Amino acid sequence: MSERNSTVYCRNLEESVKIPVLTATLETLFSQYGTILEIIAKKNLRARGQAFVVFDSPEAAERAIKEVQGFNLFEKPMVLQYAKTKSDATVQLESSDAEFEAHKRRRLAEKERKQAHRAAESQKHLKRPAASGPSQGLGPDSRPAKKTQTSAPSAPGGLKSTAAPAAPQIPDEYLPPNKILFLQNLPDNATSDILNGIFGSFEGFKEVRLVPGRKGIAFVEYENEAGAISAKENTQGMSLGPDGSGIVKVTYQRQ
DNA sequence: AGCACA
Repeated sequence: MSERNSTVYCRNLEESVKIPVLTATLETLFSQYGTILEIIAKKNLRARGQAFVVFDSPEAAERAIKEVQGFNLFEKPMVLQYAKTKSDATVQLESSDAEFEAHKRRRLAEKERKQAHRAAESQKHLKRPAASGPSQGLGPDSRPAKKTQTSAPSAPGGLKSTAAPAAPQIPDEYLPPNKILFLQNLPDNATSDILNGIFGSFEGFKEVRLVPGRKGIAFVEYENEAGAISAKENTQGMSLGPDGSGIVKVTYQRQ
């Protein structure tokens, strides 16, 4: 059972209804139970048939759930619950700007973690493991490709390949957390002293390792994953160069 | 079933 929350999570919504129509309908339906801050509904595969109705108070959400539960909307009975987590709009309403920013950072980090998890899961199903060379390979900034391929492509030159096609490598951004961070795009002035100063203040710090002969990259190891996660969250996109230059890319080490 | 917020 989810906890009381100002946001009502709606599911079992008719998926063929266009998003603007759906949100407008939910708005009229739910506005009798309190002030609505916003309604979030999306149409992608994972999110369709669901919506988040953000009220200005948990009491309003509670009334809405009680009264509207099972209501037939577009011929389908709605299933209502409290949302699992607070909506951004709720935190923005109830907390300071700083807390709001922190909330978003945490939420985005968590979102990234889930994406990484999904990416790793779908990798597993393509049983051939990705070739893991010594290089970290600067991955593209795109999402990992969905595997929509149903038939194996024939090998060129009429050669019958017995091997499955190589699984696409997960982009850096989606690598699952581990205790070692991989830093890229370090400016030349980022000496090991500076890096120790920055990364050394997070829980469980062990060491920074520069790579001889490789400019711009380094590894930072922590005692455990939690330390690495918190360091990453707090240093992601940090600028180490003069006036905002040298935006450091922080990802988990490819394992 | 599915928990998002470009």
